Amino acid sequence: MANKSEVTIHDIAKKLNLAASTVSRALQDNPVISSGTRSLVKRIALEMGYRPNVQAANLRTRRTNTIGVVVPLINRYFFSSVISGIEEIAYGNGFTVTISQSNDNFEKECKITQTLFDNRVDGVIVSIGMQTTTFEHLKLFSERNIPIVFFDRVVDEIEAHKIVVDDYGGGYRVTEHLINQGAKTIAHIGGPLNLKIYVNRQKGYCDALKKAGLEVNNSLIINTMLSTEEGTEAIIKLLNNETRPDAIFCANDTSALSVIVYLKKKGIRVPEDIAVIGFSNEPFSEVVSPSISTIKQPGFLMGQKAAQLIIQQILHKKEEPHFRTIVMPTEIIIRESSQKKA
Amino acid sequence: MANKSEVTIHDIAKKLNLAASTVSRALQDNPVISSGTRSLVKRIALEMGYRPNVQAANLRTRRTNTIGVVVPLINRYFFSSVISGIEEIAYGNGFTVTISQSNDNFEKECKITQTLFDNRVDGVIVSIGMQTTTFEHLKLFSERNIPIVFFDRVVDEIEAHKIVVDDYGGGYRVTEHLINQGAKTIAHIGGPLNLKIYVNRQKGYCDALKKAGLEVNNSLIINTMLSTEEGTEAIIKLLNNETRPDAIFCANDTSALSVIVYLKKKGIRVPEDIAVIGFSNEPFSEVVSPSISTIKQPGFLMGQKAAQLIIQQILHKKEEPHFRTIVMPTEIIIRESSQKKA
DNA sequence: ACGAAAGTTGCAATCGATTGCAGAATTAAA
DNA sequence: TTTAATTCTGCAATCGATTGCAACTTTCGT
Repeated sequence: MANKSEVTIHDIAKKLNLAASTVSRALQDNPVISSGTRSLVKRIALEMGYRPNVQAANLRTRRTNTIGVVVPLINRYFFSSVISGIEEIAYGNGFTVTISQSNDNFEKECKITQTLFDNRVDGVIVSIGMQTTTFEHLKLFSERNIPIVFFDRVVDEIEAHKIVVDDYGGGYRVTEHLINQGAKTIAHIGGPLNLKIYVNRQKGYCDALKKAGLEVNNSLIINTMLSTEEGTEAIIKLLNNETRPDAIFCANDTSALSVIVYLKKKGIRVPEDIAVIGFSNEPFSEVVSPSISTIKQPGFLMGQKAAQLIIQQILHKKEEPHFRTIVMPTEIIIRESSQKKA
Repeated sequence: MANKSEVTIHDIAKKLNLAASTVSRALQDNPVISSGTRSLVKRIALEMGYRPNVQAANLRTRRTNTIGVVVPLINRYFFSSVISGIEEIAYGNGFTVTISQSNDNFEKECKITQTLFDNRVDGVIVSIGMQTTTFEHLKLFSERNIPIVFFDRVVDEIEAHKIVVDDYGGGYRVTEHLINQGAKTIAHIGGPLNLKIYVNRQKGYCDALKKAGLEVNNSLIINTMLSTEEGTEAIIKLLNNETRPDAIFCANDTSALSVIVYLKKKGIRVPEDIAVIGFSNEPFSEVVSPSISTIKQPGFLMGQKAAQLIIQQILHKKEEPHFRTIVMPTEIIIRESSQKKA
């Protein structure tokens, strides 16, 4: 209607013969303003369709009440769960959340963080991309005293709160489980080793093998980007390997699925001939056939925790925090794809 | 390092004995500034670690170069595809994207749109929630002359560009396909009828039945929120129905999956006893067993289109656009769950 | 009734960048 | 050499809200 595209506190002030400062304080329910004018101002503001310009307020207060979130992909169940957790806590505390995805692309990650900084977010929650090996773009935040919280794909080189899952334990228990199922030759399709999470999953795998007196055979370990395509390539390689595996631990569910699809196509039975286990508990893992055994990560909780930590730091910037690394427990979910024994 | 948390154009100006205005223009590559000072300013800006405060610039220019996106859920494949499409175009045109999810919750949707407005986004791309039946919170934008583009779950009551898929055609072809497979009693698990997309899918279903000389039996139509739980409830009701269906058209893949899971558990064969078909082509539909026939929607393309339309409106605000409703084609994907005939 | 205290409101600077207009400096034209 | 045209730079207002401080009004104790 009114194409008066902006109603400002000055407009309200003029209408009521008050000063803009009074209007501002009234709208904030500042008790220094008499309750009479306070409610009057609020009523008129509503009538006039006033909406605060947060950009202006932000500029003055040097706060944006915005948390930036950087994730590799939003359509991974794990990440969207984390985002939901973040959003819940953030909204509850009056913060807004800006989400961006890097698509595991380093340049996009740099651009995104740059943009978040230029928009003066109060803090960032980050899970880095697979290509990311340098961290200058993130140091920008620590240098400017803007809190960062890392989750899942954390970076060792920067001091900050970090929230990870027990990847080592997950890898260990998964492998142990396969051994218990009678597997003797267990392969591993791992992720890129610049990411700690994949290093840890792999270490868990190796240690479980050693513990059981099985040797670690490097020809049975293939590191990939864990996509559908690379999962297929990996299983082809493994099938042609000198010693053929009777079980495979895949570092995520996507690659596990592609392995299973390929094996089925080739008439190789899962889990009888080759058992397969994944990591992350994507929703499809439960419904495919055979259903995929996997490790469940508490994404929603991690998001909540991350949001709490970042908000706490934003609100108490003065105090130098001592940074913690929180390790969240994982849960092994045993389904059809890994049960050789009935 | 330098905890000088802000370097402003004034700092640069002081250092170079220039005016802030000159620095500002130099940084924008304004040709009115001599190329010598331009490059000098830019070099020093870099050295000093200057980063523009976009909030300040936005306040002055009354532009934010930000597009707000409101979707029900970001972890639905369709929606995250749309978001990717939006992001691609937006980034390419120098726009930032703020994504928020309403969780199909009306109040959250209101709060989100309010926040987007308060942040003065230049435009919004919206797909409304299942509970949404009033639209005051969206009229805010049209009243203030901020462009909106709706996609998928559009609202008739507001004039704007709209991007939808051919839901009617999808519902029609899906039903026709089931008829061709020899189904005689086709049920429909539909969505909430306040959303046009579900009305249209249902209308397509009804018309296809009539066209084939089959009667529309209301006891075979159940409208739900299409969740896993409600899908299961619906199939239970249908199995107890006087006339039992031999095929079911579910208005999304989630409910189709829950139906299939339930039928399998009860020993009812899919598709032989009851054929099932979904809508949306979620990634799991391809990999479950039986794989689910469905309708594929061009999410990524829709996102790109939506972003193009909104940017175009933002850049040419003066001209009153004549609003279009773009109907994107769908594709029927026939998999195992619906093929009664070999 | 008078001064102090408490309660209200306004003035004006500020946040950081942008931009119309004017003024200074340089160059070209006469 | 003088004037006009061109180039370059600076002044100061502006965007909309916030906030320290001053000023004004009312209330209250004595």
